Amino acid sequence: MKYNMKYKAIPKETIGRLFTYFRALVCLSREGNKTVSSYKLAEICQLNPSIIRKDFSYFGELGKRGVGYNVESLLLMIRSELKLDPAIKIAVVGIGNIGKALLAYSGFKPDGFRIVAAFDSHPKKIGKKVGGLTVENASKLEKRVKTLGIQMGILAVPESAAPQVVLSLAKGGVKAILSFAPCQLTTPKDMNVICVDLSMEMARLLYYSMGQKLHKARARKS
Amino acid sequence: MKYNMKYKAIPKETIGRLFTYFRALVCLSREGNKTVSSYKLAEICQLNPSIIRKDFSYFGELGKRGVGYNVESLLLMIRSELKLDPAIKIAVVGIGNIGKALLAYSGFKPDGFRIVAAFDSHPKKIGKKVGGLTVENASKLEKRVKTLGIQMGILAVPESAAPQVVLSLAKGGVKAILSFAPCQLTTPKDMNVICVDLSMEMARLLYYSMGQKLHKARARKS
DNA sequence: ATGTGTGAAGAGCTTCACAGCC
DNA sequence: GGCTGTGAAGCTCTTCACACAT
Repeated sequence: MKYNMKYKAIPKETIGRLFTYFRALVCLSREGNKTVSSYKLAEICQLNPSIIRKDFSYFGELGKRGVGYNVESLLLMIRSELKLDPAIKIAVVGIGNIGKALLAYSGFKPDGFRIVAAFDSHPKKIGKKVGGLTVENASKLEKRVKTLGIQMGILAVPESAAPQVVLSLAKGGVKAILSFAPCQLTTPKDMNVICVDLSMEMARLLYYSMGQKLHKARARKS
Repeated sequence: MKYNMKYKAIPKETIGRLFTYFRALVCLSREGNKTVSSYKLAEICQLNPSIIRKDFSYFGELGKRGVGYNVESLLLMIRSELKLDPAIKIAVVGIGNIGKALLAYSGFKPDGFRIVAAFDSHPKKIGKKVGGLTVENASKLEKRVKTLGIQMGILAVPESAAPQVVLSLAKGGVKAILSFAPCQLTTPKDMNVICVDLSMEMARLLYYSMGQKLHKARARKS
């Protein structure tokens, strides 16, 4: 056989950086840039230019020598690669502080992800408008999730309410959940749950923003 | 010389996992566990036991052979390593949805990080209690930051207000900022700023909770 | 028997350096 | 000259496997 196909896995670090590139490219596009070089992008993202070229090379020969990369093509590629497609329908359950923050953000930035429904069980919240969506009654969760064809749920409810919500979502056909409730949910099989401990995530960000030179090297007995 | 010291850098991946361990260990401690083996911890964190042992070994010989690791000692070690010390004083500026969510979380979980002051410029918000703190007038930011000895600021204000707040914080002696405002802040020298695009962070979490088997391998022309 | 600590092997990722194209 | 694409080298992190401690 003449054509010898090589299969090459995409490093997960590459996937991680795709998010960073996307953010930078959205800005570049807004500022009217048609093309960008790996050097320019490297400066913005604080990375080495060659890793950017290597990263993009996993997805084809996207650049033009002597010119650079087309900003819009890159955005298109990353959008499809990261499933930033607005076609993926997401519901938020629990319209407390976190729920509201997410809804507000989702409305502003259609680039990232799209929330199409909001639920809460508190009578005072039901019917109210938040971030362009009307809060629906959580008791109708299963039915609404089915009719709307929702694929993912974001849990921002108190711990006590979480198991019930997970069950309703599962019955409604949802296969992935991102939960802000303290972990250890009894997860139905074939349901993919990621638990986020907001305080840990904050601690993580804070740690990196402290710029700890202390952690570069450390003594150890021989 | 008899004692030959070896210096070994701590991988940044190790630091990243420390947050994961911490979260698991807090749970284990609450459930009354005195010790934990690398095997048990590996199961909880979905990791290989040997990497856990290697990770901990960077910080000394913390375990007992045949027994395991002492949960409290590990917590103590990680807490100091990650500067989860409540001594680090943090102020939140901007008491919108994100600000409120952070304050609420900080109050519930003193494990992670400690927010000691909240500021906003809106008259309706000033004086109100949120998550145990009274919202103060943002015009007094510089002075209050100085007197309280605040080391870090979390920006959760609209883009337009951000530059002014950064300036006030800098004048007050703050050296690190975590910003939720859209990036490109004119950062004063020796000020460490991390910009968080909430929608990107969400997209990242969503991506991983989708369980994308698609991304494991990919064809490329030879 | 149980479970740590760690050198050595292995896997994976990044950087270099340069051929090739605009 | 400017810039990409990519083998090869270099580096870092992970896994293995087993000596050693309780």
